[in-house]
This record gives sequence, C-alpha cells and structure tokens, in this order.
Amino acid sequence: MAQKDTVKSILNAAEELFSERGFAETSLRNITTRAGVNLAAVNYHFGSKKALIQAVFARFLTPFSQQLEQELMVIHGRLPQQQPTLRELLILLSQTALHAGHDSPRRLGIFMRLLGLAYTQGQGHLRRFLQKEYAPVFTVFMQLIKAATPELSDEDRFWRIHFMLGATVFTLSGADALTAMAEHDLGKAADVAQVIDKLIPFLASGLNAPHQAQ
Amino acid sequence: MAQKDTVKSILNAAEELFSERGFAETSLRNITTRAGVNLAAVNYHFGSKKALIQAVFARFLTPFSQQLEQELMVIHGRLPQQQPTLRELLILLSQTALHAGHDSPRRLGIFMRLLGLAYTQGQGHLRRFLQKEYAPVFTVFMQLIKAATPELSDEDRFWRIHFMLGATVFTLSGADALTAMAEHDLGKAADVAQVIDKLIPFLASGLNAPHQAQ
DNA sequence: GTGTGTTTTAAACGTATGTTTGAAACAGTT
DNA sequence: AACTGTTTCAAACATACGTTTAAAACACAC
Repeated sequence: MAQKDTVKSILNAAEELFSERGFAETSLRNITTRAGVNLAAVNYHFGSKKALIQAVFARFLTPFSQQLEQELMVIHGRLPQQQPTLRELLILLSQTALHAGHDSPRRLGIFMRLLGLAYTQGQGHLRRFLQKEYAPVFTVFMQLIKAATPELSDEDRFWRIHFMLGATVFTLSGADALTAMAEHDLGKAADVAQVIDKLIPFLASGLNAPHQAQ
Repeated sequence: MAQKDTVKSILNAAEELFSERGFAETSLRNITTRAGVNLAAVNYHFGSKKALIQAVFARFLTPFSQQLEQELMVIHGRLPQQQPTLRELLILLSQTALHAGHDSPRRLGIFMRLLGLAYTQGQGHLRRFLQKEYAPVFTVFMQLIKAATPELSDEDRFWRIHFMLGATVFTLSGADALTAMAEHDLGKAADVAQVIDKLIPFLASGLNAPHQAQ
C-alpha cells in the first residue's frame, strides 16, 4: 500500500464514478470512499479536484496518443501510392484506441463517456488541457484523412468529420445502455469491439456520401 | 408582471443556463438572478429543481411532438405506394424540429444540447419522464423508418439509428462552437438549418451503407 | 374599502461540498 | 535507536447549495 496504490486506487475510482455520474455529481467523498483512502488524499496527491479530472484523462490519452503517433510515423514514411484508405485509417484509429495500454475493452466505453462529458459539461479547463496536450497527433491524423478523401470539399469534410465524431462518442459512451437495449430489442448482445465493427461502415459511407444523397 | 411572466422568465433563464453549464452546475440562484425573480420563486411555481428541469423539456417537446404526431397521421393515411423515403422522413423530422412552435432556429441548438446532457448526465428522473411522455410518437416514427429501409437487418438498423442520433445530437448541440470553428478554419459560417442540410445526406448514406462498406 | 386568495420577498435552515490543518503513522537512512 | 521526509488520518473550515418559512405586497372580488 505504497503511494502508487493510493494514486492508482483514486484514479480507478474517479474514472468509474465520473463516467457514471459526471464530474460535478461525483464528490471527492464518493471517490475516496470507493478507493478506500482518506478524503484528504486527493488534495494531497493531485492538488485539487480539477487536477484529478485532468489526470484521469491523461492516464488514458497519453499512452493512446503516443502509440497512435508512432503508427502514423510509419505511415508517413510510406510511398505516396501506399497511403491508407479512409477505411484503413478508421480501423487504425479504433484498434489503437481499443488496445493502447489498457486492459479491458470496456475501458474504451468508459473513456468515451468521459470524452462526451468533457464536451457537454462546462469544464473549460479540461478542453484547454486536452488542446494543449494532444493537438499535434490529432492534426497529423486529420491530414491523412484529407489525403484519403480528395474528392471532398474542405467544407463538407469538416462537417462530416464532426458528424463521425458525434456518432462515435455518443454510441460508444452509451455502449453499456445501448447493448442492454440491443439485447432486449433484438435478443443479440454486443461488446464494444462489435459496435465499432458496425460503426466503421456507417462512418465511411457517410463521409463519402454524394452531395445530394439518396 | 403577472404570474406568467415570472414562470416564463424562469424557464428562459433555466433553458439558457442549463444548456451552457449543465444541470448540476447551474444553481437556482444563477437561474433566479438571471430571470430577475426571487430565489424562492422556482420552488413556489415548479416545486423543485427536478420539476423545473422537466418543465424546460416539456416546453420544447410538447409542441414538437404534437406537430410531428399530426404530420405522421397524414402519412399513415397514404397509400402504401406513397410511403415516404428515408430522406423524406429525415427532412420531415428536421423541419418539424426547426419550426415547431418556437421562434428562433438557435433554440433547436440549445435544446439539442439539453438532450445531450439528458443522456450523458445522470438525471434518471429525466429519462423516465421523457420515456413516459413522448415514447408513442417516437415509436410511430421508427416504424416508418423501418418501412423505408426494408433491406436492412433489424440489428444493423438498430445500431445505425443510434449512430444517426449521435451525429445529430452531438453536432447540433455543439453548433455554436462548431460554426465558430467552421468560420475560423474555412472562412464560412453556417447556421443550424445549413448544418442540418449537410447532415441529412451523411445520415441517409450512413444508414444505407453496404454491410462491408467502401 | 374590506376581505381573500395568490404571489413575492428576505431570511433562515439543514446539508453537502472542496479544501485545509496538525498530529499520528510510516518508511528508509545513518 | 534516533532522525527525516513522506504519507495517512480524523477533524474542522468556509462556502454553496436546495428548500422552507413567515411576513409583506399584490390583485381582485364584493
């Protein structure tokens, strides 16, 4: 029960509780109780609740963005004829998100929920933190997307990328509830990986839609 | 400054503040201050903060769902050969949402933001309220969607409908921030109606995507 | 204008929150 | 064994919240 354990327990408890209830609705007392540590431990180890929120994001995003950056480097070195298709890019992104440094696939759902909260709930400090920390990798990925969809206008591409982002964040963040509904409505359950498999054709087809679609 | 004005001021202030900060982050003191009424007015007129949240949703959703129900009735009476296409259904839904009983198109963005919050933020009471109140119209609309996409498996349709919902809620709820980004990145602004015009081809194409997409 | 039901007001209540504190417990070094 | 820096702990602090209260202000009938 060294320092590491306390910090880790807090991060685990905070990640779960934030994703279940949101940031404001989760008190430090909730977190420290579930983590089995003293109330003061959060302020001692992280400084404040805001800093804890950022630490939860960093623990997931830093390994993810590092691995993604590495994979994008490889692609960047390829011949122009071997640049990835849109579909390959989406698969690369989702596979990295699914397997980057964290054990269970369920954590991707949890994290997507947090990402959705970061957008919707105020938390200006969080947006600023994410922007400063992870913008570069994001930019490189966007350039590859642009190269893979040369026939799209910048305007259409801009909007459709956000449509894709919305479908992804919304669906994966609600994955638990949605898979429960899916099981109830259709008698078929599905895990996060399978939802992603269903998502990619939808996204690819949407992004490449004709201007006046059928 | 009769009773009506107080109630209306509270609803207006609450709608704006909730959409800006979320439910938990907006205090009754924030709301009553912006509304220019006494703190106790919320509990007097609505009973509780939860009831106020539901009232904000009801003020938007009730006229919307009534008008949609009416339009769906007309369609239901048509000949089988004249049933609407997917694209027509999406346009019907968005036009109704844009023009049902409320003045400015900006309010649709605000309301979508609230809808996103209702999903992400806890607020179990809200989900129950929306379910009880507006499920019937929703079900009828879903049946028409099903009739318009007979080639889809129930499973694919289920998931893709939620992908569509995600893209829509996410994009329209962040419409303000996104149009600002669009203006900065591409030099082209866009209002909610134009975003919807861009959204519909994306959604229609995504929903009709082949199983193993291009 | 008196009386009655409704609405507004200022103040207080009880509770929960994030943070701080100072002492105690601990770990590692000499 | 004594010292030192780190971590834990129970308790308290100040603040903010949703809600309640009782009196005042108001509107409108008769």
